[in-house]
Amino acid sequence: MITPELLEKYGAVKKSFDKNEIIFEEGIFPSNYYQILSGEVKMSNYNDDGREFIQGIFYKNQSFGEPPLFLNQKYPANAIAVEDSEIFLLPKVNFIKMLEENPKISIKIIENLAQRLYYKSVMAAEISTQEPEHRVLKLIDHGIAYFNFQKDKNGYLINFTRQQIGDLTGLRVETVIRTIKALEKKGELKIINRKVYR
Amino acid sequence: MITPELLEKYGAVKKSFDKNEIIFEEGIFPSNYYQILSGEVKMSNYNDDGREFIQGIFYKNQSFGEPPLFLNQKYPANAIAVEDSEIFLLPKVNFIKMLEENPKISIKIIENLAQRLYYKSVMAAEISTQEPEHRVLKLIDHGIAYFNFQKDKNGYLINFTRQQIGDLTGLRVETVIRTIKALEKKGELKIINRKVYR
DNA sequence: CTTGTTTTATGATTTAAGTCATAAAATACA
DNA sequence: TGTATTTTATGACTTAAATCATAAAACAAG
Repeated sequence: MITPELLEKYGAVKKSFDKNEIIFEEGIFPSNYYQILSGEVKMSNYNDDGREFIQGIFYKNQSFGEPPLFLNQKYPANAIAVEDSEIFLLPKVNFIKMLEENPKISIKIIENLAQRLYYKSVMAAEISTQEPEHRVLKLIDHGIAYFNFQKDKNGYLINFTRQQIGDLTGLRVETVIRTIKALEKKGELKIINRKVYR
Repeated sequence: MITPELLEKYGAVKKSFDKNEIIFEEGIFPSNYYQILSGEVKMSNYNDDGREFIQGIFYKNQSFGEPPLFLNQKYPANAIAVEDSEIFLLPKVNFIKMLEENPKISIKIIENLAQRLYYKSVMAAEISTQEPEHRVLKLIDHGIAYFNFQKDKNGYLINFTRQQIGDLTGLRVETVIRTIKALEKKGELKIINRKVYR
């Protein structure tokens, strides 16, 4: 997260996106650095028959879409507002200038990329070798540490829909629903009027 | 890739690893920066029943295992020498000092992490939504761009075993063998005495 | 408040990839 | 050079998750 003051000093502008509005699309070349001021954004892919895979979900103060910006490559996925969102856009040249003039920002960027790489490593191994219950629990436990799940008397509220869990783990909704029920039966999590707690 | 001179200036030491020797293990805390001088290294996970998932394969001049080093987190996977290898080890404190004193290195690190994140994004979407033929072709095409595949009169030689392709794509050997045959039949690749070309 | 949409839910059925068994060819190695 | 191990290969069979169908509950929007 880069402070709004610094972003604005280098010419970042605020832009509003409606719920479900596309922020950028797979296949286009990046021209901005994006950082969320408010709202929620997902990055995802759609395969040929419309099946979605969610690469990640991002919240307030988080940035997204940097890798292709640094590599001059096309975006490998779409960015879509999950809620009405306000986002800082900083043009690439200004962003690079900011990095050059503020070496400490580089360290922040590195830590951020490292964190995302870590998540992807863990989930990649899960998705390709583990069974549904393991995958879902791993996602949830990661979410408790890194997404903004709130804790109350029932435990952490997992505020993902079953569909989202499926799209993040490579499972179908029905499988997620059945898996969550099985995990409840085993005492790994609680379902209180359809909401999932851990 | 950081030049050997700079690495040595900050106290990096060369270490030899035999084929199949473990360089570091999942679950331990990082204490070094690793960069390959010669040889080949894989990072991989093993699930409960011994099934392997290869996170990535690294060659001469490439570094690996940085994310947990920056995050002070445990390694999420094992690093193993695929061939006899010589590797530079630079202790963490020296590495951090080197970064602070050489801001341009940060940019290189960022680009490297960005590249790996890009690969993981692409493969994650493949593994969770695409069928075997699509997955295998994507891996191969990525490999042509980023692994050291050599081109000859038959095309690019894909110097991965069927098992490795399986462990990189989350498929079983038999499935990979059948998939490669199907792809050959469709003219997507060639098999010349058991070697795969594209 | 009513209506339309999304989310959760469950049962029956299908299927693609995994598993198991077995073996030949190639390669490593001692 | 001979033996052991790894890699590629194929057929038969099993199975876990996907698919399909259908619906109730919850939520959102006008």
